[in-house]
Amino acid sequence: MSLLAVNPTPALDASRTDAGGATESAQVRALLQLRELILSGELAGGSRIAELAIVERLGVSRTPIRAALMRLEQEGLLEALPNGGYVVQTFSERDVADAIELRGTLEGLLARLAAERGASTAALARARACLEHIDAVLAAPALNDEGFSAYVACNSEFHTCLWSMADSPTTVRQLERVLSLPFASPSGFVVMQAHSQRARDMLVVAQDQHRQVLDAIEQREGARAEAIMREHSRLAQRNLREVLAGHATVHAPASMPAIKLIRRGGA
Amino acid sequence: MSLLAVNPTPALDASRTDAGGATESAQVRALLQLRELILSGELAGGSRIAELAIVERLGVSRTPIRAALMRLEQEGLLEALPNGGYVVQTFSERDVADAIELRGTLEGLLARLAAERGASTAALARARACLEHIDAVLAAPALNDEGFSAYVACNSEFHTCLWSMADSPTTVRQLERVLSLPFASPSGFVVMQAHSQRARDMLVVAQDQHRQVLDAIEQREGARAEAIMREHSRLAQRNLREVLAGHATVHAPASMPAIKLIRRGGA
DNA sequence: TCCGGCGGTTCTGTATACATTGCAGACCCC
DNA sequence: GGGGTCTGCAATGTATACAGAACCGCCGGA
Repeated sequence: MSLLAVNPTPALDASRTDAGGATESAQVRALLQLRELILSGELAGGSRIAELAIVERLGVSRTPIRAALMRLEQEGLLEALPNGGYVVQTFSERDVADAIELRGTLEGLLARLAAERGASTAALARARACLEHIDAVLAAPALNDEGFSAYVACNSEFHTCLWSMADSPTTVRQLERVLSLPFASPSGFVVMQAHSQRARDMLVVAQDQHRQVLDAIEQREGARAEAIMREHSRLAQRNLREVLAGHATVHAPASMPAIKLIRRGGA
Repeated sequence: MSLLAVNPTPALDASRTDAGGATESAQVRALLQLRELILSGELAGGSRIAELAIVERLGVSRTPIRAALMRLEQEGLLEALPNGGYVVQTFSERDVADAIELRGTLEGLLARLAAERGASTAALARARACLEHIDAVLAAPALNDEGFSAYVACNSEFHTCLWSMADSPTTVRQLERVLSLPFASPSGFVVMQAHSQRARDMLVVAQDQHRQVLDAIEQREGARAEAIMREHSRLAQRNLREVLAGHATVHAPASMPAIKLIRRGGA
């Protein structure tokens, strides 16, 4: 595979009734399956969704499906029609760009708050451990697929660490809302030609930003931390543009979670 | 009355089935009534909410109530318990402060985008009209209650105008999510001793910020526009602190929408 | 006195039947 | 022939019955 896009645990948010592993409630199953159907493009963007159609497709009754549809609407994947029913949302290139910008802004806010309020040494230590893991992964001159997965996992954990440093659950909550859009995730647009040197270089740049933002937080340099996190998100912007403009159509269609929801050339 | 707090149309979001005026669907009625119950403090912060209790209280069946509860959870007023049921969310002073900070950050982002992308002349004209209305209201040396309401309405409209300028529905959507917390609204913490000179002075400051941010947007000065909007939100911060620290407990308990949900002294 | 098992109660989760509303197509009148 | 209305259908909104799970309290035993 020449292109990779990973969005680990896309805001799983089982939240209730589940908490176990295997005994998913019908509602959670419906949610996961529906999201999968949408993200895979099986339910095309713009198409109308009726409850009964989903009922016979998933084999559960309307009640859990209604709940799942409501959640997907709040996630932004569906849009409620004025007189009942939903349509699968589509996203313009700008929408996706805005979502990423939003992510950068909120992560910037969190980084600044962390710097201003001071992060706990425990959180700092955890974050530093993530960085070292990433360093180890990047030690190789080029990355194979498993190295890639490792990067994505560590990257995700680092960002989570960062979020916790500000001790601002309100902000984190909103950020998670933004991330429920499948594009905006910090690891969502790690799309690249996996074995290329250029791919690794981009990760090296990202890792440097990781290091600098952590340093800024430790030094209580709020403005710097904020600026770095904003810029950090623009890596994803660049990747997005590359994917949409370049050879992406050829290589990425299946692996990219929701690329089919992006309407090319649309407003 | 010596203190005023207005939160006009608290994210009404009838969204579906309604659209009329009188023929509210049961779901919408349940949503509005529940929100009212929570915001008025009749359902105390921290107390558990069972569906059946609400059923017999509102006189509609469980289905629309379940929907309403889900929406209130997504709004952040309720928190879902791991094994069913909800509790009324309480907010620490910091939570509220963070919500306002978040509002400022997002409005700052929108203002910057508006400046960078360029706002339509129509939107600019509408915003300017709002400012002139506010000027007219502020012409009086002190405000009576109706002048106050007029200010709140115009202020709200101005902010809405501003949001539309960035042409970024994604961002606006997230902002509206933040505003569903009853504190963060641009007009939410217009709390003051209505007839005092000091009250009017604060509005004068706010109005100056309005004017400057519009100017910045028009001049395509993104950074300036963003900074002003952030600072603008800190007016609300100051009001909040005053309300919580000062004589507010004596004067404001009824009129302030959800002040009872703020746990004083709590972390 | 403390612990553990056990039953009852009460809640949520699910399914389904019923009501109602919006829409489409056809028919009739002008 | 065009427009309006009326009727039938389909899909959502609502109510409720049923099942399963969690919690509480009780009782017996150690």
